Amino acid sequence: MPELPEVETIKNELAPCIIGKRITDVVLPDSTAVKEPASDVFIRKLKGTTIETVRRRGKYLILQLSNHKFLIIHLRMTGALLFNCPGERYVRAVFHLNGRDRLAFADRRRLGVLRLIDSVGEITDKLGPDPFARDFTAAKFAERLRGRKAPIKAVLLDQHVVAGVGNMYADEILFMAKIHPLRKTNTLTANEIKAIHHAMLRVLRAAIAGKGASVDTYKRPDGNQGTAHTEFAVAHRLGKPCPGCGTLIQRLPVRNRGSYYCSHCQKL
DNA sequence: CCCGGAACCTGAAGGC
DNA sequence: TGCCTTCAGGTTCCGG
Repeated sequence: MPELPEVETIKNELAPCIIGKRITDVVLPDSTAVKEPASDVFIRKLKGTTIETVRRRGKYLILQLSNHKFLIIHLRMTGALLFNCPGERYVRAVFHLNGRDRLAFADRRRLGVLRLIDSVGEITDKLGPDPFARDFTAAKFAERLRGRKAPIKAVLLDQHVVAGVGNMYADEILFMAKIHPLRKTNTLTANEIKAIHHAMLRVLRAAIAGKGASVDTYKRPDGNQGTAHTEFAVAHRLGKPCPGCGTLIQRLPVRNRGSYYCSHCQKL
């Protein structure tokens, strides 16, 4: 499931393949992948434009085009962007570049979204800060948590608070910070918030170094998997020993999301 | 505004 | 073997 480290990896590996290239054709085997504008307009406005920059904000991928529009891609659960990978499955959209290269948007569960918009603010204004933003300090993080009564796990998943953390990295972050996922956010001490902030940056950085976690359908643009999941302490490790103390990892639902944790290292 | 729950989606996995 | 149910989780919507 693409979260910040996966989208960052896709951005890094895709950029050298597509920047400066012209979109010579767009094919939509599943036009419902396009949220806006209408799919025929989407195709018409994309054709002939050149991709100028590729950026990431939270879990969104942002392609800036020569016609001053932005192609926004959200991969949601099972989306992947495959560059010149023969034999892809579940393809919902194909972008032909320079009449030679093929960028395919594959998405088994069909929850991903493509949109073509005039201003990135339409997407980014609603998001909380990116964890790697220069001014995203522990103090700023604490400010954004203030007044929240929900479990910290649920708040970490709220993209209005911080943009980019998803279910599996939230579990890893809380394990590293030794905080129980159901802990009420407004009972966290300043030091505990600092620990979560610090863990967030460490966990996400390590996952980017591992080129993302292939726990489900995540693939890099060349079709290869990432390795970040091999470093997981708790996420998707139900019944396996905690790397810190050996206690068997448990799982409990938080807002209907599976949450993996160590009941010894993360006390409520 | 904040919170929690349901809905969207479909292949995989497990039960019988 | 095969049908059926449940699960996965990022985002959005809705009711309280």
